[in-house]
Amino acid sequence: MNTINLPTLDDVARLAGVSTATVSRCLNLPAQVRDSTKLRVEAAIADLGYTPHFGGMALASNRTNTVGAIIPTMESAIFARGLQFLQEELSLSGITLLVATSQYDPEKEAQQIRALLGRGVDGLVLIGQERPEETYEFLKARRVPFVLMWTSAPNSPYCNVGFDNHQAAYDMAMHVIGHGHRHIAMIGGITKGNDRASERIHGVSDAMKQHGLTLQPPYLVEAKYTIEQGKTAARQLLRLDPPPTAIICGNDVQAAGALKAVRDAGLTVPDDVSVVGFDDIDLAEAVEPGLTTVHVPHRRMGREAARLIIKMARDRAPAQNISIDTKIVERSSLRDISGQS
Amino acid sequence: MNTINLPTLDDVARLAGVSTATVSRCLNLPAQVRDSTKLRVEAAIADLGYTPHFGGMALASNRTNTVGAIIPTMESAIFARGLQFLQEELSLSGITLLVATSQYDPEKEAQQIRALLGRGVDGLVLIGQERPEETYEFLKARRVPFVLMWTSAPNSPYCNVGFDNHQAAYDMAMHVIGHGHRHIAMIGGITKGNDRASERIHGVSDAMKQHGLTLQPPYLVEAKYTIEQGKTAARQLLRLDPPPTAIICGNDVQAAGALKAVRDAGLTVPDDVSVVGFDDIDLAEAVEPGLTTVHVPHRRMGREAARLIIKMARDRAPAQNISIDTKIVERSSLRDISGQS
DNA sequence: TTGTACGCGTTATCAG
DNA sequence: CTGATAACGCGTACAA
Repeated sequence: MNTINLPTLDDVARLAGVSTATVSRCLNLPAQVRDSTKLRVEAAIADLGYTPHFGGMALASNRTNTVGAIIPTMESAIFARGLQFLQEELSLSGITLLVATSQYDPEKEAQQIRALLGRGVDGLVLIGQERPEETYEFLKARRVPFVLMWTSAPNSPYCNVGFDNHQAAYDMAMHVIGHGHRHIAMIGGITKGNDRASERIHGVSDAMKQHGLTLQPPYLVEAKYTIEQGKTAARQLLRLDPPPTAIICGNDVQAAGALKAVRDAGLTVPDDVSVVGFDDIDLAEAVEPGLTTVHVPHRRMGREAARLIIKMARDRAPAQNISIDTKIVERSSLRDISGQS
Repeated sequence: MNTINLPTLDDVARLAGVSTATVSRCLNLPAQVRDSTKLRVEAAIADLGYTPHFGGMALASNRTNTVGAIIPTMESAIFARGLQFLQEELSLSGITLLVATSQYDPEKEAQQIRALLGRGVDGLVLIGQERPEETYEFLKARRVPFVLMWTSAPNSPYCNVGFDNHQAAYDMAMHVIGHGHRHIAMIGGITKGNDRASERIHGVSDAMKQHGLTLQPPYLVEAKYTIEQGKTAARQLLRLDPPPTAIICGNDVQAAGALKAVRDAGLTVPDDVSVVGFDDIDLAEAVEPGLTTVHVPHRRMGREAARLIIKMARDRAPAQNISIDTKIVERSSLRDISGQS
C-alpha cells in the first residue's frame, strides 16, 4: 500500500455513467462502442488520469503485451544497439520489452526465464543457441514462443534471427590473410557457454588452416570482453617470438584494449601490428586508428526478431530462421604487408 | 492464452496437501510455518517448477517489489553505468528495476510515469529536476516515492541523489584556465528541458567570467550527445578566428567526436588544441589521447539512490538529499600552455 | 450497443 | 500453526 490508489475501471465507469464492461471495450474493442458513449468514457479517463492496472489486465486476459529478453550482460555496449532496435520495433506494436541479464550463466538464464514468465511475458528473446537441453524442454513444454538472436542456424527447429558467426570470422581471417599476414594471433571471448565466441574462433582457425597456418595457444588466448582484458591479452601476444603481425579480436572492446597495449609497447597500429575487431559498435569508430571490423547487422537483426516474436506470440506463427549477412568495415587498423619479406 | 498455463499456488497446495494460504506463507512469512510442512511445500514447488504469478501478486498485495526508472535515452552509455549500479543494489533487496526512456521529452516522461505506475512500481527514479510542475503535482497527489538522480539540490523538498553539475563544470573550466588557456570554446548538450546541460554550460561560463573571459556563440554551441554531432560542432569551432586553444565538452561522447574533428583538420590534441570531456565513461579511456574529464560518481550515485528509494518505499522514510563530489580525471587531452605567448 | 457476473492467482483477515 | 474466504482490477461470455 505504497501509493494512493490509482483510479480503476470502476471509477471511470461510474464517472461516465456506464458499466465497466463498456469502459473495457472502449479500450480494447473501440469499434463496438457507440461514438457518443465512447466520448463520455474518454473524457472520464482523461479526467481521472486513468491508466489500466497491469496486474489486473494480465490476470484477466492472460496476456501482457510484454516480451522479455535475456542478454548475457549490459556492461559492454555489445547488445545495447540490437536491443534498442528490437525495442523500437516492438513499441510500434504497443509491446513493452523487459530486459534481464544472465551473466553468461545458463543456470541464471533459466531462473530469469521463469521470472519473466511469472511476469507474464508473451514471448522471449534469448541470445545464442548454447544452453542446457532442459531449458529447451521447459520452453517447449510451456509452449513459450521464443527467438534466438545473434546466431544463425538455417536448419534449427528453433527460431534464429542473426548472422553466421563462424562465416563472419572466417571472412575476416581471409581478409587479414589477403593482406599478407601469416603470423596471426587471436584474442577470443570466453568460449564456455558462449557459442558465438567459439564459432568466431573456429572461423578464424578454419580460414588459417586453409592457408596452411595454425591457430593455437599461446597465439590464441581467451579473454573477457573488456578493454582491460583485451589490453592484457594483447600485451602477452606482443611478447611472443615471433610476434604476430596481426591480432584478430573477438570483439571491438577487446580490440580497443589491444590498441592500447600496442601503443604502450611503443609500437604503432597498423604500421607495426594490425588489429581487427568484431561487432562494429560506436567504439570502433571513436578509437584511433578506426577499427577495421565485422559489421554486425544490429538494426535488421533487432527489427526482424521483433517482427517474428510478435507473429509467433500473436498468431502462433511457426518458427522461422532468418540469417543476415555481415560485412567487413574497412577503417585503418589493418595494413597490407604483401609487398614485404 | 499464449503459453501453457504455469502451475499456480493452488497446484502447489494440492500437491503438498495444504491450503493455498499456507503455501503463500511459506513464500512470504516462512517463520510462521512449521518446518515439516514447509519442507513438503518446498518439495512441491520444486517439483512443479512453480514461479509466483506476478500479476496475481500485484493485484492482491498492491506491491510489486519493482522500481521504475525513466532515463532520457539508452543510446549513449551515459546513464548505463549509473543504472547498472542502481540495479545491482536494488536486486540485493530482491527488487526489480524496470527501465523506460523519455527521449528528453517531458510529455513522454509523464506518460511513462503513468505506465510504470500502472505496472505497479513501488517507486520511481527520474533524471534531473527540470520538468513541468504538473508532473510533480501528480507524483505528490499519488504519493509515489521518487528520487531524482544526476543532480544535487541540498534544499530541494524532493529527494536528489547526485552531484553538482554547475560546480563540476566550473571546476573543470578553472582547471583549463589554470593551464593557461584563454581562448576557450564549449560544446554543450541541448539545454532545452535538460538542467544538467544548462548547468554545465553556466558553470563553465561563470568560471570564465571570473577571469574576465566570456563564453558565447559562436564559441558556445549546443549539440546532441553523439560522436557525429560532437565532430560537426568541433569542426565549426576550429574554423573560428581566433580558434580556441581548448574545447570543453558537455560530455565524453561529444569530446570523442571533437577529437576526430581535430585530427581531420590536420591538428593534434593536445599540442594544437586541448579537448576535455565530462562523465568519465569507458570511452574516455579508450580514445587517443585519453580524455581529461570530469569523473561522475556513477557507483555511489546508483547505490545511494537504490538505498534511498527502498527506504522511502518500504518504510515511508522522508526525502533526503545526497550530494556526491566529482573529481577531475587527468589523462592527456589537456595541455598546459602557460609558458607560451 | 450495453450490462451482469464470473474467474484469473495471489494476499490478508479471521476463525479454528 | 493452518484453513476458508473475501478482496484486488480487469476481460469476456452471455444475456438483454
